[in-house]
Amino acid sequence: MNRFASKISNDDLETRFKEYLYTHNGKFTSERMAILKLLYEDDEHLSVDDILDLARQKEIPVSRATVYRTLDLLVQSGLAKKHQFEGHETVFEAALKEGHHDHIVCVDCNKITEFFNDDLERIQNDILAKHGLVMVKHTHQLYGKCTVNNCPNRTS
Amino acid sequence: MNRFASKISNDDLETRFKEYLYTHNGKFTSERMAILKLLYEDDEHLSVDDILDLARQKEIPVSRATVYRTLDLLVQSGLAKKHQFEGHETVFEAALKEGHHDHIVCVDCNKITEFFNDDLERIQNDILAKHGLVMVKHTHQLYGKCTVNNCPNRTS
DNA sequence: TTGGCTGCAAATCCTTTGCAGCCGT
DNA sequence: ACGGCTGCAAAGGATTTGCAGCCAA
Repeated sequence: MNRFASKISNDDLETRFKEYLYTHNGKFTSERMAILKLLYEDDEHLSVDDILDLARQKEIPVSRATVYRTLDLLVQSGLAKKHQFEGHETVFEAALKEGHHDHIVCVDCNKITEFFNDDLERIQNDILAKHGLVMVKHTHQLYGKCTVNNCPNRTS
Repeated sequence: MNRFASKISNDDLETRFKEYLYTHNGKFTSERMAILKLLYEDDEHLSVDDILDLARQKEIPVSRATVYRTLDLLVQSGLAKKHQFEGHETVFEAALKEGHHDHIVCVDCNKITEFFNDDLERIQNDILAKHGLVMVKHTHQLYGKCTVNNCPNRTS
């Protein structure tokens, strides 16, 4: 069993998004699809401003309000994830690119690294179960400091 | 070895705070101490408005700006922790009351519960070490949904 | 005395919203 | 054609900041 979902094509994305929109009384527009694509074309965590910049670069006209509104939709539909790392602006990430992961934030260089650990996931579920709940989601960030002068996150 | 620190007295608090202020060119004022005390008198997670309300109730005059400025100081000094749970306003918590813990947020009733797990802590350190970092801090929240109609968090 | 505090109000930053016209269905 | 979108600009909410007077050290 591979925890990584297979890479998703633009067609798949579009199909999924249309499905969601159809079942939620929403309309499929060029602006919405453009934002979704930008998110999946990029491997980074994008802020609202990043998305606006990218759109401008590609000469895709879209307003800030629409970016906000669309990102909300994408998060609700499960196509995007929203992260608020301390000391960072709010960022969004493609949700279907690969399997679940959490984040390490280097407090020296601010770089964000991803990690995944089976045991961690299992324990979290156990803890919630003991409290009579089932996991909806979790947020888990490790803030670390370099042990050497040249921050490994900076060069890795 | 007990993971819970012993309860801290107001005198201890004051001493610690003064130490921090002294080494950071800060002044010990009645407003600052009042806010620190409010935080440690209360077992809840307090928002800025909560603190302002409590101060008003006790007829301790303090402005919103000072509350913000003081909370920053307290967080920097390690006397307070700041939490931003999704769907909640930003809240602050006394840091020296008991040992480290993380939080469960019930998405049904919004109640916040605390948890601690040794394995979880150990694994997190291991993960960071593998990346060449040492833990500065971490944020870890589990968002759960009730498995029964009457939310156990609501009544517990 | 001096530099750091405080309160106040204004300023900022991020995000949301009302509205008029546009467009997917 | 209808109802949901979009852009714009204004509104909102949370937090920060400039400033004049105050106060701890």
